[in-house]
Amino acid sequence: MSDASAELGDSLSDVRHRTPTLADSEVDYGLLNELTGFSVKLVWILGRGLLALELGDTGITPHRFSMLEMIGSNPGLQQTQLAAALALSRPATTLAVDFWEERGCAERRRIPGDRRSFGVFATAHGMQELERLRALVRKADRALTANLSDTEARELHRLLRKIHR
Amino acid sequence: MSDASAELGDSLSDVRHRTPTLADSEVDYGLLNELTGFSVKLVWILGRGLLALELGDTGITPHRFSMLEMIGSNPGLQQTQLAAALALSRPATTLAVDFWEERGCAERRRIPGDRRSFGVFATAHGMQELERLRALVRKADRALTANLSDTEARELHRLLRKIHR
DNA sequence: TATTGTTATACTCTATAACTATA
DNA sequence: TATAGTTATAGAGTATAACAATA
Repeated sequence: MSDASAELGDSLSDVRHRTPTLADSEVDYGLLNELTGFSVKLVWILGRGLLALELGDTGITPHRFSMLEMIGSNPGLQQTQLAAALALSRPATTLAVDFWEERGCAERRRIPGDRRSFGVFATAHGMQELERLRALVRKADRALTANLSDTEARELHRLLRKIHR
Repeated sequence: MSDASAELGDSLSDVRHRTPTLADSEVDYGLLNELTGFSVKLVWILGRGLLALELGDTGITPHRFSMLEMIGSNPGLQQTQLAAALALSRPATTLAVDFWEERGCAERRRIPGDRRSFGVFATAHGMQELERLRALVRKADRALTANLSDTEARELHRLLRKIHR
């Protein structure tokens, strides 16, 4: 196990154990073994676990982090735009914005000229919190590719982006 | 759009549209743009969508397919072992086996010598159904990597496996 | 009549705990 | 007392539909 993941200690082993490994198992995964999509799923589960480990039991989920990151990186976006960017329904977006507003990290501001909608902004405290979380998220992301060389990790990211962009 | 995905017609565009593309969007994804884990998530969503498209509105989910594949590839496995292999709780496993048993694709057989547990087997009909589904699943998996060359697709799979195995 | 956002509601998925039957 | 499986229940997350305010 490499440095980045070793930092996480035993908990990482726990996460890795909870993921079907396909390797040293006595069962035959059949076609699943040959599917890129199945590997994507396993890596996604692993990544989510590693990130959850970093974020701890704070109520801050990977998904909620994404919301704060979008708010921080796009000051004044309307909720409808946030919903579209994160492929969420508007009710789900309302709840996610509520979460950060309740914690003093985001605020809704009236948009002059259209009293139906709000712009969503990060507060100063929200930006601090975002910086703190970014460090954790980067760490979890490095742990995810800890088995790979730097070149391999970059190539992986390139190939994934080629699929989804 | 390449051949494999073009076969899926408009529905694929729908799936791709429901995925945040990161590319031709006016919003700034900030750190998310740099995270392998975020790309993994997007590709996972895309793959699940492509597969759901192939499986149609039959109640057969990617997850349930995995269960039938495991049953078909490992005749006689106990439910506890199925649960471990797919990282499921035992109640969730019970329901998934129920699903296939109700459709005549799987059956529980008493294990001589331990009347607490069952071996789970695919029926002849279940194996037929599995073959039919495998073709659909392969097709969806090819569509997922349709933007990649064969070499790139193989490299992607290799790198993903290096992470999770 | 359409749009933004919220609230109400329901559905899916999953897990934990309690229960039955074996061992 | 422990284990395999099932049932009961609850929680998280999501979506659709209905609603209020505004355009």
